[in-house]
Amino acid sequence: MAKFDIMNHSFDHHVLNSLHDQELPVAVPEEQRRLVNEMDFFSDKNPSRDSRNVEIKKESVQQSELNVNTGLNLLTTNTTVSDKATVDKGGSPPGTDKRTSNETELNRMNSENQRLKAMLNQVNNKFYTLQMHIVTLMQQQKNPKAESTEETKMIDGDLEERRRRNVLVSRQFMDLGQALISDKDEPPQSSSEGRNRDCYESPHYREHIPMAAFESQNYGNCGDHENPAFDRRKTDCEEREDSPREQDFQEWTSNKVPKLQCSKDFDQATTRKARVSVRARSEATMISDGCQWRKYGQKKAKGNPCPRAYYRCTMAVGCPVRKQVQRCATDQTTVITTYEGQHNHPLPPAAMTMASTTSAAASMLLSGSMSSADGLMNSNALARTLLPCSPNMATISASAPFPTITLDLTNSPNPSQFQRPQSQFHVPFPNPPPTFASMPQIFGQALYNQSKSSGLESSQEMMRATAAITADPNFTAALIAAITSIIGNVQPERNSSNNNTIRNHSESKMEDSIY
DNA sequence: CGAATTTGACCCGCGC
DNA sequence: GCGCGGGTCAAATTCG
Repeated sequence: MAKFDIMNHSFDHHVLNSLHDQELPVAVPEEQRRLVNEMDFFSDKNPSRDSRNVEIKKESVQQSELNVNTGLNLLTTNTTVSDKATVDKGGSPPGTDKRTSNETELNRMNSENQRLKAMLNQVNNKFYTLQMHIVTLMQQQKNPKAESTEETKMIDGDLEERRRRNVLVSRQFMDLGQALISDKDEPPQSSSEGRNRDCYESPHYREHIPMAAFESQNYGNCGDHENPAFDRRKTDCEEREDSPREQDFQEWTSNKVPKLQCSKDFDQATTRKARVSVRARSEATMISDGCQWRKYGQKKAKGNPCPRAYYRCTMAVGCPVRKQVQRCATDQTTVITTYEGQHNHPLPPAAMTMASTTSAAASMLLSGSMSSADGLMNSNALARTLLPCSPNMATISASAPFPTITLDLTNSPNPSQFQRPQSQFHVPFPNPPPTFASMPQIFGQALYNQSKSSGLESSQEMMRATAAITADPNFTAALIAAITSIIGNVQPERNSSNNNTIRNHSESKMEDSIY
């Protein structure tokens, strides 16, 4: 039952309580958990009484509840001082004997008090451990393949064993989409890809990479060998082992990357599956996102007079992140930047903001689109949940091989948006909940424009606020939870009368999501 | 002179 | 099978 709560992503006190049920010796009702958790022994309902009496009374109640609900047969009886005095009336002579008796009783109460305190401490310790367990599970959800070092330090022995069992169960849910894809296409790994994965498994990187990056990798690391480039590279590696190109590629992917422990399950190349496309108005050739990029190619794409530039991240050797920058064909003041992959290195704050958000978007997209046969439908709900930003718009093309989410950061509705192919997924968003309102407003120039137009004096403020939100490990988890819950309920919206349209998978190409 | 960019060539997937 | 288009490579060129 607790596990089902976890699997339903009800990461609230119900889950904690459920886990309480799991870990505590016996089930403890809600009221008592509150008692235990809050340790409300000193309620001020009877302020006139002296504190010692109140404490004893409370402990008596507590003891009674513990006896009833835990089945523990503690040494003390369910009596108070006054009760005991009533009992004493019968046989004890007045005077010193009675005082001695009371003192003995007080001593006994005190010792019992200590024992109860110890017990409560123990229960609270367990509660704390379970809380950490929950956090661990949530992190496992983000990165089920990689066990964090802190976690390993924190939990040992028996709890470790129980945790593994829980993780196994929760992974069944968390990896839903992943499993679907993995079952579908899991070609043999090339050696170079395996080496590339090393950097992700590095404890060092795990300590520094933004949470969202790993989280995204979890959802995107399943069998992404559909990328033609990677396919081609793999073929190259297999077919001409000694060619200069192969050597260069191996150098790029392995020699310069620190060799660390490798997990076969972890495919870094697969992180390039999802794409996050950002539309923003900018005079510059490309928007500033805090990362360092090196241009490695330029191509004129069909249907657009403006050439498309290809960049790869140069902040770390072997970083798989690439981006394409192209001006919109119909509105050349709009720059379309498409990100692909996850950084495998620490990022500066500005870049981390971008990376976290794109990672979150990518992971949402993948987890949403892959966890059901009707990925497009899910993505529709996903888009509404992920980017309910007004007046911005988000477009999702969840089609294979590159599901792409497009964040439209152009302030005013761009006429070109309405000239997209009719089959394009196009989701206009209502007014956002305040929590998510700032999320897409983080991208360089676009952010600046947004902050100006929305009256915000400092884009730095917004950047910081967004960073705070996106850097919060709970942020992505909350998004996943919300989206997952919606995905379960979403109904197909085919041929709806507004801008929501569906396109055939075979018709979908990357340019559709860009233009 | 090293790093970054440019640009033509090449490879591959996909549609016809 | 062929052609087209996207993506990448790498030699040549430019820049700091």
